[in-house]
Amino acid sequence: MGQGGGYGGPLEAAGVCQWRIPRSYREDMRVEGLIFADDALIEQIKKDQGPEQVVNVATLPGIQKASLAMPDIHWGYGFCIGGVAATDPEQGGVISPGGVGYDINCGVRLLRSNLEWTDVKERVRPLVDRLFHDIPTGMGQRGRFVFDKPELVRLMEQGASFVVKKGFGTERDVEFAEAGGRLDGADPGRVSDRAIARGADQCGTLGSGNHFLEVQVVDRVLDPAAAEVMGLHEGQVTVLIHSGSRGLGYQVCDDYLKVFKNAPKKYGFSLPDWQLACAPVRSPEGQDYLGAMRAAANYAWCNRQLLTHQAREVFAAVLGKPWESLGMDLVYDVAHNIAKFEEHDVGGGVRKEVCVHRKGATRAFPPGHPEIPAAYQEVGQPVIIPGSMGTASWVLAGQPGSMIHSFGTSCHGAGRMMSRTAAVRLAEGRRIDRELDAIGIIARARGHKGLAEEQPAAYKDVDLVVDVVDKVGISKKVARLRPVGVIKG
DNA sequence: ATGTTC
Repeated sequence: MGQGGGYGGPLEAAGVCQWRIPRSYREDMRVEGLIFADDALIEQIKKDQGPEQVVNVATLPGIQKASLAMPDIHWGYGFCIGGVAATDPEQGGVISPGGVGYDINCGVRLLRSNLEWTDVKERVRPLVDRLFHDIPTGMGQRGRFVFDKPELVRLMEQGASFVVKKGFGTERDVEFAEAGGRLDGADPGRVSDRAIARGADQCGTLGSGNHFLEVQVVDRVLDPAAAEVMGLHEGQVTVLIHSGSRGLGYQVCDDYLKVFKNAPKKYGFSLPDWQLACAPVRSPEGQDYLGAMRAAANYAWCNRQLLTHQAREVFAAVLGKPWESLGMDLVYDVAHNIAKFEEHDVGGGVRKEVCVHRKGATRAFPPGHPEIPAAYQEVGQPVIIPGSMGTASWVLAGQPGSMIHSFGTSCHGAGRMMSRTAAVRLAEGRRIDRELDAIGIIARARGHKGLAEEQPAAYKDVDLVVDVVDKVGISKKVARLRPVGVIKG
C-alpha cells in the first residue's frame, strides 16, 4: 500500500481543469472518478497512487455522482488526501475513517489584526520567540490546560463554546467557526478511555507534522470587496493556526478502523483495499464512529480556540496592549478532515442528504448558503488555504460552482509531492531554518527533521493549486498572505 | 496526522 509507482490508468480531459476516470477502467467502480487539475498539475498527480485511490473510493457502497479529488491530491491512508466522497445512507452508503483522516477535524483558522507590517517589523523576532516558548509544539507535548474526564465529556459535547465559556475567547469566535465550532450528535460515550486519556492535557497544543502557527502579512488583495467584508487589507498582519484533534482524534480513528474490519463480511460488500475500512452509516458500528468522530471534531475546535487564546496572550504581552485593542478577531475557522451530512444535488436535479467525506478538502459554500455566518452571506464562505512552510497562504471565497461540481468543496493546501523520507534526504547537510531566514521568515521548530519534512520543495506550488479551484469556479481568490514567522513541532 | 509498533 505504498506510494511507489505511478498511476497508469485512464485520465480523460473533461472540461476546464477536470480529468475523468471512466467507470470502464475497473468493473468494481460504482461511479466515475474526477480530478480537478491543470495540465501541469495532472502530470505531477499521476506520479503517485492518488488517482488509483480515487478509483478505490469509487467502489464504496452508496457513493454518489463521482469520487472526487482536488488539485492538491496525493497518496494517503486508504483515501487520497484531497479526496471528496458523498454517500447516500438510504442506499447502504458507508462512513469510512480513512475518508476523514487520522487527524479528525484537522483544520485552519485565520486571525486578522489592526497591526500594519511596517509597524511591527522590528518586533517579529520577539513575537515568534515568545509564541514558540509559550505554545506547546511537537509530538506528545502537553499543554497548560488539563481537563478531567467529566470536563472532557462536556467539552466534546459542546465544542468551542465550552472553552469560550471558561474565558478563552469570545462568542464571536464561536460564530465565525465552521458549524459554530460544534457538530451535533457528538457521543463522548463512544470515545475510548484511552483516547480520552490522550486528550486530557493536549487541548491547546499545536502538534507536529504540517501543523503550525504562522505570523503573516497580507501580500495582495485580489477581490477588494470580499476582502473588505473579511476585514483584510494589504500590509496587514494576520495569524494562521493549523492543528487538529491531536492524540485523541488519532486514537478514535485507530479504534474504529479495528471495529470496522469485519464490516464488509457482516454487511455484504467487498473492498479493494483494507485501508478503506468502513461501515454503513445506518449500522451500529457506523453510528458509533460518527458519534466518536463528532466528539473528536469538537475537541479539535476547542484545541484551535485555546491556541487562539494563547496567540492573543503572546501578542498582548509582547506588544504591551490587550489583544482586543489589537483587533485580533477570527476571520473564519475551517475543518479540512471531516465527514458531515449535507443536502446536495446528486445528479438530475435530485436533492438528497448525503454523508460528505472531506479528507484534506475544505468546505466552500457559496453566497446565500444558510450555513455560513450572516456577515459572509454576500461574499461566500471564507476558504482558508495554508501553503507549505515558507510559501504563501490564500483566502478564497466559496462560489456556486462548488455546489455544482464538488459537493460544496474546495482544496485544502499545497499538497505534498515528496514523501517525508525523501524530503529529509533532500535536506541533508542543509539548514532549512537558515534558508527561511534568508528569505525573511523566522522559523522556530523543536528539531531539524520536522523542518526538513515540511520544506517548501516537498510541496506543490500552492499558487497553481489555487488557480485551479478559482478557474473551475469552486472558490475565488480574495487575498494572498505571505509568512514572516512560523512555529512548528 | 500519531506517546512515529500495545
